[in-house]
Amino acid sequence: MTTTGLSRGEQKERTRRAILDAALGLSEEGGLAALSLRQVAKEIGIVPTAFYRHFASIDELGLALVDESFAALRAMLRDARALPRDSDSRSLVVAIANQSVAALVAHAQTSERHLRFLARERLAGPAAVRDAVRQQVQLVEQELAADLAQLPATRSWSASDLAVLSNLLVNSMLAHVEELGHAAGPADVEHIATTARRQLHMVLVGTLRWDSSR
Amino acid sequence: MTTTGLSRGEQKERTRRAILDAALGLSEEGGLAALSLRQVAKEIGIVPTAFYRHFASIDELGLALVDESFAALRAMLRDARALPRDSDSRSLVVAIANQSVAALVAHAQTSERHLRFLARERLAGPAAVRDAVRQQVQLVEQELAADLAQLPATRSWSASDLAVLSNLLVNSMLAHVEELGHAAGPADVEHIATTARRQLHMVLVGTLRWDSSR
DNA sequence: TGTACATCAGTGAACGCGCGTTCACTGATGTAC
DNA sequence: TGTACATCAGTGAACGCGCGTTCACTGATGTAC
Repeated sequence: MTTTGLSRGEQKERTRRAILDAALGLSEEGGLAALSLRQVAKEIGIVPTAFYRHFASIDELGLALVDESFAALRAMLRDARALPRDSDSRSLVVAIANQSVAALVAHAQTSERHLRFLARERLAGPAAVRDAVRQQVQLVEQELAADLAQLPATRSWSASDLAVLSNLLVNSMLAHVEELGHAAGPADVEHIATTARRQLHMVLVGTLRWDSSR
Repeated sequence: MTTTGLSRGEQKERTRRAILDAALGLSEEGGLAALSLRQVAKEIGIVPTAFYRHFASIDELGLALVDESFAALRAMLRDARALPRDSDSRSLVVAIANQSVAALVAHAQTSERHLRFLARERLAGPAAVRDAVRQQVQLVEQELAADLAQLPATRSWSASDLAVLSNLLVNSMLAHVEELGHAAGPADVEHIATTARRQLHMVLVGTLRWDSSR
């Protein structure tokens, strides 16, 4: 144990963060299910047994990452919702699409690994983590559906159609985050953002003309 | 080695199939990256070393599964494309959506594990497998874009907008396959199919009104 | 302020286990004559 | 058809390695007086 200027609590928190960050990075190659406690320990320079001072198991670490990741996702959605009321865009829908993609790109820079964690572990995670992600994604979809219900264009929509559109948007959003994660440089990011924007324009302009009563 | 009525070649092929099937099933829990050669061998009742008579490594097995899975995906798309020309549906777009979802449900029954394998390993697979899946998905998207370009409604669309819509459709399709994989029973399958159909109606009816020139 | 004691994050040895991979082998299937 | 030999899918022992987990420990930080 080395001497630092930090209090015991501060040092413990610092190690906990290092574990979470290392797990987030290392799980990008093969997923959380293929991650070992010893890899994490080696990465951050602690002895494997020290891991147990912070988490009871890899699964518990995974659930902590699920919590953090959904905080990031919700922060992104909060920004996406924050429409400039004095928007000079040609229509409300276009303004929504632009604002949403702006939030996506901004949060992809700070929370990219967390958001990709969700997309990945939803499909490939250990059962406990996978189920937690699925449950939380469902909640996020419900929240988004409630947002969509506020739009004038969805006045006559059924609840199930709102859910269907919300599901489409959440899935697409996570897919775009994944693409941003493989971006080669700033120019590539801009290209992906442009594509995402155009796709969202397309879907929203199209679907918001949708008549839920058929 | 037991005596069977099979020729050497037939028996070898049978073991190879058993390895592929076992890998497909076992990789559902945690992904291919968390799968071990010994698990596969134990599952099908051969000794671990016998694996090497069929594949040089787990990665090579993974690439074989990628090939099989894309054959399944392409077969599904072929059926989705096979529109009944004398359709009595209210519009061409609705007929397309219905036919596509019918193909999805039909192939989800026979190829469910292969299709879910693609969705999962595209995000969480070992690097070699992940890259192979991504490359093939891109090709499938291009093929679908070429299909979409045949529709009267896309006559004025740009190539990039066709690609954007194609990307949306492929992502959504894989998401629906994933949901079908967790269906509880026949009633649940029907519910998911209904949702998928409605979503596809929504998107196609909406976007095919889209004016690519803005 | 100084001292004596408690706390507890991180250490290091040790364990049994499953891993991928090597190697020489066995014996049923296949083939040449 | 029968015999002698070749092929090769599957066997089983062995290896060194990384795994999760246990346990008693160390020594800096924190606290009571």
